Amino acid sequence: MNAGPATGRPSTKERIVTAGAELFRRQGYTGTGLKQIVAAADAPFGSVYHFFPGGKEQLGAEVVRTSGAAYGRLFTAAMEAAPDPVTGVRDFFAGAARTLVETGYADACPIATLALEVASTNEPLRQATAEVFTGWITLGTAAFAAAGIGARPARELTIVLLAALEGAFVLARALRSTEPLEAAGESVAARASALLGSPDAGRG
Amino acid sequence: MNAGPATGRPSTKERIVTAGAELFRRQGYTGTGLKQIVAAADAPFGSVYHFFPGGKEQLGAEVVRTSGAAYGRLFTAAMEAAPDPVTGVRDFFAGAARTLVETGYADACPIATLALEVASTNEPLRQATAEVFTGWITLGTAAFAAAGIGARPARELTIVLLAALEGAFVLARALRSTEPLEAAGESVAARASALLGSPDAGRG
DNA sequence: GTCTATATCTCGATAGAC
DNA sequence: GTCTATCGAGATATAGAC
Repeated sequence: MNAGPATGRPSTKERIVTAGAELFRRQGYTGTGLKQIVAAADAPFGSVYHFFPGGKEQLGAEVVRTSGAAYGRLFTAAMEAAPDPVTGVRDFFAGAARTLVETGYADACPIATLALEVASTNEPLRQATAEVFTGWITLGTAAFAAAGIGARPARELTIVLLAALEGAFVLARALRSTEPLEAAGESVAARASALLGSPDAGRG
Repeated sequence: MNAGPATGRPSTKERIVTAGAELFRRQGYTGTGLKQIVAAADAPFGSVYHFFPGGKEQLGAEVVRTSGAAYGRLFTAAMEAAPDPVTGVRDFFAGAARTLVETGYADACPIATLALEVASTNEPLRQATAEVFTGWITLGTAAFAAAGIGARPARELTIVLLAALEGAFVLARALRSTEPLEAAGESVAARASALLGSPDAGRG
């Protein structure tokens, strides 16, 4: 029932979700054990099944939803802080690159590794990742539409943005280089600029 | 020593690598057991350690290299079969979408799931994936350069292509939709077309 | 509710018969 | 070189004391 106080140590459940999110993101779902999660969360093993009777799968679903929503807010914040959508896109990719370098190329997309692992093996978790991606598409489409791009090209631009970002993360983590993020970010910014600069294309 | 005859049943080693490639691609590296691999390959368990003394990690590295090279040849073949690079890009994305649907959204990139899993957890395998991606970048850069695009924009276009493809795979498998591949493919084709259509941009 | 101990299973890896 | 049996470790999950 306790949603956690505004200050002080987070609740046991919150610590488990946070630790799970970090470990799933870096090591994947099957590559992370529940024992490792409770150790990182400084929580007793039984707490996992107390808060998540559905076990690892239920914890995974909650982690996907929680970190997916947080990452969506990060995108929205970047777009709202920027003077225009093109700058917003550039800032978002630049911020992602900065985080990647600062974490030793560990922290990229919070759910991508898990998403690929479960896509063909765990239907409930696959659905959780699909809901997060769908939410991001809705979010981005709304942001670009608010900037004057038509609904259909705004959706297509968002999907291209997400694909370029996710793929750049794959390449960047493997190559240990930010070059893919820079190239992908420029590519998406250019496309956004074209859609904003030519209202006819933006309506197409 | 036996490299395998031109016809007949593939060698035990070949069957293990093939089965490993399919399972790692669909379920990931940590999510696939050696016992599952030898069962799929119809091989005895001990054969894994006979052919791969380094165990699972050595098998993983060989799978990454083998399937990475095969996928590179697939890209080259698509580009060579097409009348121009823009058509080649469209055909390649369309073929990827077709394969994805035919396999129930299982077979996308042969190494992406493993690449994300090992990027922060297994340095030898991370290097193997990096070598494959580097090889693909070299391959694509050469193909676009041969079509008349300058070396630097050809490299950037290749990286954008790979990022868009990999990210579209992530979204497509999670959403069970080919929309991301279509949007990403069109986006990359448009960029390739722009670089080919304006030699000045192509030289920049 | 919190936490410990344990049951059951599967993992990667090895030893050794044939 | 092929194949089986088994090892110890670690996985998820559960039972039950406190």
